[in-house]
Formats: sequence, C-alpha cells, structure tokens
Amino acid sequence: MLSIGTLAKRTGTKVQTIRYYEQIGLMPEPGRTDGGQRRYGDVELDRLSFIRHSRQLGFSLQAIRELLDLSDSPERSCAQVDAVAQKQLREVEARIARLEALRVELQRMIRECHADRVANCRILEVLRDHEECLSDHDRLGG
Amino acid sequence: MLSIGTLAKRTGTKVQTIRYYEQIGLMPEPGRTDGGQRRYGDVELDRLSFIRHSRQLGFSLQAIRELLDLSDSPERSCAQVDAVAQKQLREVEARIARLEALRVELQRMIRECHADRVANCRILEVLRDHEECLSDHDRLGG
DNA sequence: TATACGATCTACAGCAACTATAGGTTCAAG
DNA sequence: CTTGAACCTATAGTTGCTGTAGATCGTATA
Repeated sequence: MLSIGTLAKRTGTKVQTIRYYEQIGLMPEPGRTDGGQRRYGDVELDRLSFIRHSRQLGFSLQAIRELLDLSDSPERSCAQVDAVAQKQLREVEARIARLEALRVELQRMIRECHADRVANCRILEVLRDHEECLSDHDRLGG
Repeated sequence: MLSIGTLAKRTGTKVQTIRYYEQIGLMPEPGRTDGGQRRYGDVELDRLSFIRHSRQLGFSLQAIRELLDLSDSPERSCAQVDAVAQKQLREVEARIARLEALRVELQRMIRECHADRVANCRILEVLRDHEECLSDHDRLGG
C-alpha cells in the first residue's frame, strides 16, 4: 500500500494535485488508514500514470475523462479512442501554426528595431499600430 | 467620446475584459457621464489597441505592463523593450518545440493504433505505459 | 514507552486571463 | 415620453492546478 506522497513521487505528481483529481472525480476515493490517511494500490498507480502521461501529451482533463470512460467500457471502441486522439492532434497542430505566425512576427519586429538603433523604438510602434498581421477578434488558445 | 461598447468593438475586446483591465490597473479609470457610464478618448483607444495586439502576440499581462511602463518613461530604452520582445520570442520558440514533440508522439500513437485494427486499442496502452517519450516531471506550459 | 519530526489531513485562498450571470440603471432613437 | 439596447456593480465560474494554516498521524529513534 502506497501513501499519497509515495504515489506522488512515483508518478511525478504533486500531492495536492492527486487530492485535486480525487475531488473532481478523476481519481477514485482510496482506502484509508485508521488515522484517516489515504492508501493506494497498483490500480490507482496505473490510473494516475495514465492521467499524467495524457496531460503531458496536452490532453485536457475532460478529454482524459473520456479516454478513461472508454477504457473502462467493456466493448471499448478503438474508433472512439482514435477520434479523441485525432482531435487532440488537430488542436496541437493548430496551436503550432498559430505560434509559428507569432514567431515570424516577433522576429520581424525585433529585426526592425535593431535596424534602427538610435531613434524611437520601433517595437512599441509596431505593437501599437500593426493591424494586418493577425485577424481581428482572434484569441490566443490557452 | 467613446462608450465602452464602441471601444470594445474598435479594438476587438469584450466589454467585461476592458473593465477587467481597469480593475487590475492596466487601463486607467476613465471619465464618466453624469449617469456613471464610462467615456473614453483616443489615448485609451491607443492604449487598449496596444494591449490587445500584444496579447495577440502572446505577451502576458505582466509583460505588457512592463512594455507600457517603458513606453511611458521619458528616456525609454530600446534595449529594454528589445529584451522583453526577445524573451517573448524565446518563450514562443520553446512552446513550438514542445508542441512539435507532442505532435510527433501523437502521430506515432495514432499510426500504431491504425496498424492494429482489430485487437485492443494501442492508444490506451501507450498512454498508460509510455515513459521515455517526455522527460518526467515536465509540465505543459499554459 | 516517550518524543520528535516529517508526512498527512481538511479547508480555503490564490494564480492567469478572462467569461458569464443577475438584477438594476442610463442613454438615445423614434 | 416611451422603449429597449447598452450600461452599471458585484459576484461566481472557468481550467488546472499551487500554496497556506493549523491540526493530526505515523514511525524511527532514545
């Protein structure tokens, strides 16, 4: 039986995060000692490993919940799991594309500022005035 | 004089977001009508445009605060502004690199699942077991 | 067996950067 | 002068945790 601290170390999670996952129903309520401390087994270790690895891959907790539900269902459908993964891949690709655009514009901004070493800083002007670089009303993904 | 709604439309910002910026001191407290409604001028329009464009480029509100302070200071230093932009560029590049790694792994995961069309879904196994793909204790940047 | 001390407990506040809601007031067009 | 959209404040919710306070537990050592 593992204490919460040991489970945390094994999975690279913070203790509070494990308790948080329990609170939101992502991890089950574990058994307790007489004194009230949580004790975990291998099932919980597996489940938390799954959650952490999925988080590292950028899956939202909601997506992870779906994946866990699918993996718990008796005749789990590979197609459904695949759909979740595909969706995540598309999101990652969209974020990359967005960041690439940002990178290009930042580089251009910095380059222009360097060209003009003495006078007013171009960066501030660009940040103030530039309008065509990105579509309006477009938001940054978290 | 612009109402908050007009200012919002002109800058592609939500009304609540403008009030939020005022609340955290990023936007100044504007003048009011007799009835208590906010009225803005061109100075505020410029400032908010600056903030929104910087946000679109991925700058944090803290970084934007620094940029605004620099732009307000009488002998503003281009080097300091440049440093903030450079830092932002490095952060963007780091996020791109991280997402590229995620993309590669997601693609591999999905490809393996497709290769094995009938049996258990590989994606779930990979999510559960894979350990070497990303360094442990590594967190996703927001 | 007593003590010390780190680990754990609950409960709650806080972070970024907004977004949404409720319930009331003001402004401007017709 | 009426109507209704836009505005007001205040507060709670979002996502995914992180940090704190003050109390209790568990175990290694004297």
